[in-house]
Amino acid sequence: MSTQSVRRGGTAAPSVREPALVAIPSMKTAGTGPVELLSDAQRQLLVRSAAVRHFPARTIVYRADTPAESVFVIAEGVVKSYRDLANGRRRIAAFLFARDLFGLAEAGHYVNTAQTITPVRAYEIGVDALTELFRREPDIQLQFLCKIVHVLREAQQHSIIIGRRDAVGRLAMLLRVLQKQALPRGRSDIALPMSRSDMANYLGLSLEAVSRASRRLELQGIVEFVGRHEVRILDRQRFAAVAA
Amino acid sequence: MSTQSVRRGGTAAPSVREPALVAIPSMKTAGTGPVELLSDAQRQLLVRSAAVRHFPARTIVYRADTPAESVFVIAEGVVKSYRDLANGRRRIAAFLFARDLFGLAEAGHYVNTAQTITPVRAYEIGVDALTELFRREPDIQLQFLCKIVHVLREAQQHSIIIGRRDAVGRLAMLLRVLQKQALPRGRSDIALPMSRSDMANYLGLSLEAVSRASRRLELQGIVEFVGRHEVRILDRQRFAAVAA
DNA sequence: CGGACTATTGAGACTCCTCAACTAACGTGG
DNA sequence: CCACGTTAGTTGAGGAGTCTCAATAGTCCG
Repeated sequence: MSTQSVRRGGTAAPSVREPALVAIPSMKTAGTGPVELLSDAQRQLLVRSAAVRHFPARTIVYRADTPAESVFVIAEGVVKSYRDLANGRRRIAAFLFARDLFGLAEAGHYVNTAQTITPVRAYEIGVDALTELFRREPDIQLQFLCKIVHVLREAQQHSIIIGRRDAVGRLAMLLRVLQKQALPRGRSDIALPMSRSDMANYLGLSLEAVSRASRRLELQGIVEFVGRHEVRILDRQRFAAVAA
Repeated sequence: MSTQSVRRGGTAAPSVREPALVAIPSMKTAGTGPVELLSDAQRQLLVRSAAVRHFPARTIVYRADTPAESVFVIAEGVVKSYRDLANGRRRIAAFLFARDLFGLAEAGHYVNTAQTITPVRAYEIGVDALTELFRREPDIQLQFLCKIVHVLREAQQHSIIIGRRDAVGRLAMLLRVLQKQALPRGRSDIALPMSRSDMANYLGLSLEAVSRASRRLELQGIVEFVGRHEVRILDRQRFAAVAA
């Protein structure tokens, strides 16, 4: 994975394993976990309409309310999708990881602002090219539809998180969401690529409340913070209890 | 399950104007309001795969975690989509109105419970038939994709509502959402088909908090409640201010 | 090593939740 | 038509929790 220049796919695709899309499919009944949606052939078709892009950390990919020309599929890295409210608060709608999709528009404009948290490698696909591809390849479109349904479920889960009253419970639920992304590190160690402030904006809490909730989880021996960007779960039992 | 009259479409379609789907499309730039997504020809194709169903008020259409066999498009009436949490609370994910879509599944099972609030007339479409139709008619699939993206935006908006701290502001935002459905009654009168308890479960508030917030809005002369199921906005200026 | 940013900790104010009692509305059956 | 019971909604008082403001400590980067 050492291709760094921005080049058109098609002639020398970096890998047939990208771009990848992951979700829990609507229809299937075999297995309940997330699976890869696209076939090799579908990925190859997508690569032909896509460009590989590299973004440094903290780069704004696009701003809310600007004309939407592309959608993005993350190959590597972490992105936050947020919106600044009238009262000065910032609401993070979602954290996005590898094999996630972002950049869906409304009335031709982006609704959220997308900003990288880590360095990001992503596939950019023009909306016109994608729409055309959807018409030619209904199966690809169906996989995108499944992905978006899955994103919708995550958004509903997010509103359940925000609806909770206790900060500790909310934080635990966020950690559980991040845990699913942290498979490479093992089941007990969870990577926290984002800042405490980002976590607060996602959870609908103040920065201080996140800090205090972290401390409480640690004092109770449920988790252990290793630096600012990693957590280890010590007591799975009680962790599941507070996250329930 | 209370089954009412179930008749096949196709032979005697009630109208070519149904089933209808409304959303703010992703791609278009002309106009920012919601529009009808389907063409007459597309509706006719859908009707062939659909059955018209009638549900009395308070009927459970399907329960969460049961096998998902159909999706529904509302022709008339109001539905709530909710989920009961472990702590005994109930979280309403969305209120659904005419030309809305519901019944999208995950891993072959419904994620929420759907229950009618008023009597409902809806088109039921089997998932297999719909998937097959999507393959044959990519344009229909594209319209469904647009609709689901729009639903996703509404879910994000919902989490913004729940994230607010003040009950009055949350209630005002719900009223604004319902206002968009209340066009037949005019711009100042808003229909409230659901109970206060439903509103509380949607807003993440207690029933009492909704009651008090209603009272406050009324005492301040911003709105006027006409019976239990109707509101009239008296001061648009201040109403917009609290909902902002 | 210095500086700016991020994060932690503490004290008081504010808001909503819980519990409880009361009132109103609705539907049923006599 | 009315009485009744059930459900839905209102109002009040006290407690739990987070937010705000403020100051301190820690971290990252040049």
